[in-house]
Parts: sequence; C-alpha cells; structure tokens
Amino acid sequence: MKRSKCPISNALDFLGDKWSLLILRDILLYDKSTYKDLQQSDEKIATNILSDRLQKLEENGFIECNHHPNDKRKKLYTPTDMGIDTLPIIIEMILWSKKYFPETYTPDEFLEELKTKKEETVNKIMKTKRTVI
Amino acid sequence: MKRSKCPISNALDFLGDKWSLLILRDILLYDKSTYKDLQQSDEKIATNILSDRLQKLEENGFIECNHHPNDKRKKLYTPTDMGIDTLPIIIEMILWSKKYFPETYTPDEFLEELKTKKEETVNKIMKTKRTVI
DNA sequence: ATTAATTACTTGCAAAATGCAAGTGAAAAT
DNA sequence: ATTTTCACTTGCATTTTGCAAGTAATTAAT
Repeated sequence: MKRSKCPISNALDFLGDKWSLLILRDILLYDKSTYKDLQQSDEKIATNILSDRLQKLEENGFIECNHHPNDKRKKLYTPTDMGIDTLPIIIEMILWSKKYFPETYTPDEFLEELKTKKEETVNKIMKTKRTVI
Repeated sequence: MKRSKCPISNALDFLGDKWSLLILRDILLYDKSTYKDLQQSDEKIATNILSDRLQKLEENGFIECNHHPNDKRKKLYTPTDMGIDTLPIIIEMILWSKKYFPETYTPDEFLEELKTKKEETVNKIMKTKRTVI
C-alpha cells in the first residue's frame, strides 16, 4: 500500500531497498537476463532474496518473464518500459557516487560520456532496451 | 561495509531504504529542519526510525546538526553539499512516478518546469541550499 | 541409457530491521 | 508553579533479511 500521494515515496515503495535497483542495473546496463547471471553479481545476493525480488519486480510491472527458446530450464527476464525508465534514477546514483566516492568503479569513458552528454547517453541506452518488434 | 565497488550499490548502501530519501526530500524540497517538522510528513515515520536515520544521515555526511539559536530544545538539521547532491536522484524518482503513477501528487507548475528545463530547475534548487556565508 | 551437472528455485532457521506505544528529561510557555 | 513542547529512548512484537541446505526439471556427458 502507498504510504502517501508523494511521487518520491511512491517510487521508494517499489524501489526503496538494497536489491531491486541492483537487479535492474544488471538487466539494463549489463544485459543480464537469467536467474543465474543475476545471481553472479559482485554483491552476492542470496537466492531467496533474488527470487523474491524478481517476483515483485514482475508483479509490479518492472520486468517480464518468458521461456528461454533453447533451454527449458531457463527463464528470460526482460525489462518493461516502466523498468527501462528507472535508468535515469540509476544513472543519477552513479554520478552521485562517483562524485563523493571516486573509488567506486565505472568505466572512465562511460562516466565521461555521462558528464558531458547525460541526456543523450541515457536516451541511447534506453532506446536499445525497448522491445524491438 | 560496501558490498562492491559499484557506484550504484554504494549509493544504495546509504540510501537504499524506505525513509532516508524521504527525510532528504523534506529537508531539500520542503525546507524542514527540525525533528518535529520531519516527523509530521504524510508518511508517518516512527520516532525511533526518524531518530536512527537522522543519526545515520549525519554520520554518513548527508546532513549536519546544529543548535537552534532561539530554542535550546530544538536542533537544526541542514543538508551538506553531499546531501544536496542527492536532489537529482530524488527528482528522477518524481519524474518516473509521475509518468507511471500520475495520481501521485506534485504541483503542476513544478512538474512542468522539470519536464521542460530539468537541469536548470534542479540546479536552481540546489544553489539555494548551498551554505551562504 | 545411465549418470552427472546445471538451472531456477524453495525451505528452515537465526539474526537484524522495522513498527508501535509508552515513557523521559530538558527547556519553554502559561 | 504547572503544563506543554521538543527531541528523543525503551521495550516488545512483527517483518524482513541472510545463510545453508535441499529439490525438481532439464540438459550434458559418458
């Protein structure tokens, strides 16, 4: 349930935890799409938490889940438009962290691109994620 | 402790919960500065949680705490530059929420300003918050 | 064809975080 | 002098998180 009519609290009701945006990061920036890939990020998410968050992200409309065409064991998690549109939030977190915690890592050329032409860079990434029919 | 070198996980280590960014919202967008004011937001934060988050925001360098000049009972919470620079994250949350949950509320003219000239609007707000000596 | 490995989970349990209600001590207002 | 306000703290129940182990279905290897 929504805590208030505030759009910020609304966003936090969905994304205000330590894992949901990291899963979206992996899907949006690292093109991960399977459970196994998502499990292997540096932050070492526990399998039950990953399972729980994938379910919530799906039921809240951030991602979709489909069968893998070549392997019946696998599922493919793909972002919806709503999920793709969380990228600007993620990007601002990168810029904030790099400013105050320069020891955190993101490729130099990506950071430079973000600093000099944020809008264009973010839009370019989002465009490649939108469903191509 | 940091979960990884990733700037996104770093930001979430500090801000990845349901309350920290709401407190910063109140400080940055609604000019709240006392415990009581912060307690009175629509989301009804519990007093122990507010106390805990204020302490963490302070010890992590997002806000500073000073004595109220006219009332010894009161404390004044003010944002640091690092705290002020979380505004772009907050603003992107507003834009995301308003796009997918238009029933959430933010003043029309503010949203319009953000949509047409985001950078300028955000910079203007941040500027007014920086310590004026 | 049989066995081993892989994938996407689930389960059980301990530890930590959250939420609620009530209480506290210092300062200010009446 | 008493009441009210302010900024918390405390105790306790509930919820969430984290860890380790286990499972069913499918695929790969021998």
